[in-house]
Amino acid sequence: MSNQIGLGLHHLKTLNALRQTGSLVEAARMLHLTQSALSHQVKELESRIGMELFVRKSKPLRFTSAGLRLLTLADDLLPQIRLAEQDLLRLAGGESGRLHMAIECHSCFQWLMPTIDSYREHWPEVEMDFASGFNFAPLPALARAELDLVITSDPLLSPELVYIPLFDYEMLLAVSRRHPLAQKEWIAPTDLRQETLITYPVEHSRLAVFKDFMDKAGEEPAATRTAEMTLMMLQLVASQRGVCALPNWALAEYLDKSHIQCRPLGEQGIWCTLYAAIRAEHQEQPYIVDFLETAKETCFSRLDGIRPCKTNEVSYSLSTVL
Amino acid sequence: MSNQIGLGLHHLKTLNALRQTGSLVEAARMLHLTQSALSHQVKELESRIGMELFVRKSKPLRFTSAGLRLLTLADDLLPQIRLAEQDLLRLAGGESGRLHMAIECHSCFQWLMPTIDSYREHWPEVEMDFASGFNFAPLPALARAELDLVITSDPLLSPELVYIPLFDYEMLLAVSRRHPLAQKEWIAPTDLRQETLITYPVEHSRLAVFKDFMDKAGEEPAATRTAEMTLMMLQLVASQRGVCALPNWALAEYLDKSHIQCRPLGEQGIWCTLYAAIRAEHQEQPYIVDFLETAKETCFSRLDGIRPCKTNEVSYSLSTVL
DNA sequence: TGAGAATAATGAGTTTGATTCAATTTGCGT
DNA sequence: ACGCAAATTGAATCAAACTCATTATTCTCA
Repeated sequence: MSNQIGLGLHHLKTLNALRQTGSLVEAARMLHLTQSALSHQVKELESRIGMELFVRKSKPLRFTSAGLRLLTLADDLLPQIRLAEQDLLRLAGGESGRLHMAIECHSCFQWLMPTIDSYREHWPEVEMDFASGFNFAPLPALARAELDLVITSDPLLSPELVYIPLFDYEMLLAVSRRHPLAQKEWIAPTDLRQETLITYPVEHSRLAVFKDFMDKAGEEPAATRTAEMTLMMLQLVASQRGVCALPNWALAEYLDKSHIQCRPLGEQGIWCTLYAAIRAEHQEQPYIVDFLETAKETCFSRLDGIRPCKTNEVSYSLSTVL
Repeated sequence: MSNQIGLGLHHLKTLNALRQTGSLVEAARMLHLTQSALSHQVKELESRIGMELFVRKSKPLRFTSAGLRLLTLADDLLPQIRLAEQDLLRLAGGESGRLHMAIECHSCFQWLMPTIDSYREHWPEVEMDFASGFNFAPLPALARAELDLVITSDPLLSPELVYIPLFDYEMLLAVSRRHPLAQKEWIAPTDLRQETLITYPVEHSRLAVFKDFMDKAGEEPAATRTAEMTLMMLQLVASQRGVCALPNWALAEYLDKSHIQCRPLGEQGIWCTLYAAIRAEHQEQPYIVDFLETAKETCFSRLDGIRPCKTNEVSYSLSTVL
């Protein structure tokens, strides 16, 4: 008779995910559950409350007043719980540690900076450092324990490394607004035959445009040139010096301002996953785990166009079995 | 890997109960769980956090910093959840209703007033009223639906009534500090042979001092006289006009101030349960359920000496089976 | 408007975590 | 050292929450 409703934290998390994603399927993916689970869960909760939590029909998913009430509750509670858990982890498992990281793509600074900022508040003792640039291979360095974390979308499987997926994103081709390709709905590999493709200065085999798009069709762009920074690439694109493939979330903020448009690669689009690579021994380390958690939160709250990823973790043993 | 700790609301509730009661046994009783359950629960949580939550030895149960951190979390979250659930209940199941109540013992005003105050904030539409006094029988009136809630420690089983236990309390004998009985550790039935016993003006068979103490031993006090109010009784006791049996929680606030002392009745003491009687059909009514919830909260936070009760609910069918 | 794809609901079966029960250990007062 | 109450422990049980497989609904685009 007590606790009529029996609200649980998972309910709040579900509602929250539901709001962020706008659909059961996506929310389920974000929570690493099945869509069925959520359906049951919500239904059960609704029956206990005695009214619906959201209107099912209608695409961007509208919440009822009851749903909204629970969402405000979630907004109050979840962050507090997050903080408390962080405090506990710090209290328990050594406050300090080393977190030397490297990113493979400069765009990542966009979310890495805020991530680090909020992380540092909670782990002031963790010694942080980064390296970036295309002139050295970070993953081997990670395996050798010269680094502790590498952000990459191009996993290099190795027994001592584990890849934690952060989010899925789409590779888009950025073209000038006046460029003929801007007219097309989506880009075919042959469309790039006469284009100059601007890329980061790394081997083509590690770039999704090549690996998953051009190479598959046996096509090549007319020319390639490299640039180290996203902004510079976009300047070149805007000046009609070429086209380039970039993550949708990195592009998002430039789309209105600049004279740039973007188009999917292929009819389905090319979707990639961004991973955080860490050494397997670090998998349970509170200060590492919390960094990853913070990173995901930051990304999902600041980046447009990204999606929660299906898989939960990629390690050597796991994926070599597949 | 996500959500390292997996904190749940039941953890917070447990910690909270542990603080209030000071022991696993009592906390378990308060939560209507076994003590074993709590032991497992706490142990599991501690193992996930990686440190102890409280020091086991040491009687008034000391919390570690981790434990304290979680308690502050509990203090933040639990009330918010409570509020949200109230809001939902109101949203869902009609905001209004009738709540006419009666108390059998004037002392209950002590906790009933604050209960009503905080209740009214959340259920402004509920129409409240009370009756009190010894000149009419409230339980039959409740069965006849003239009342909706009766506070009593003396259940009168009837098929349409249900008794929700609020808390357990001890009946104590109040005596003047200069009274000879003040010297005794505890009071025996024979001790009252030459005393004047002051009681509320109801049948003796409904008073625990008689039913569970004197009658059992076949004893009688030298005389009895009645008074309607606790305060008046205590004045009489202080003036050596007699002794009286009152609930420990009702006595608590007068002990220091006045020249009154109190002693257990019998070696084990006499423990009673205070119930809220409602009509069975009202068992699920949100506005009733919430009133009971509010009452319990108020009692446990304001009354000294009371204990959570073992049983969860007493109804006609249930107890006639026993 | 009707076929196909995506999303949601449903039912049965399974898993997992929380709880109980029974037995044992620990701590404390005499 | 003994005895009692409280706490721990392990095995067994139970129920909530989840998955899988299927069906129903809704959306969208020809």
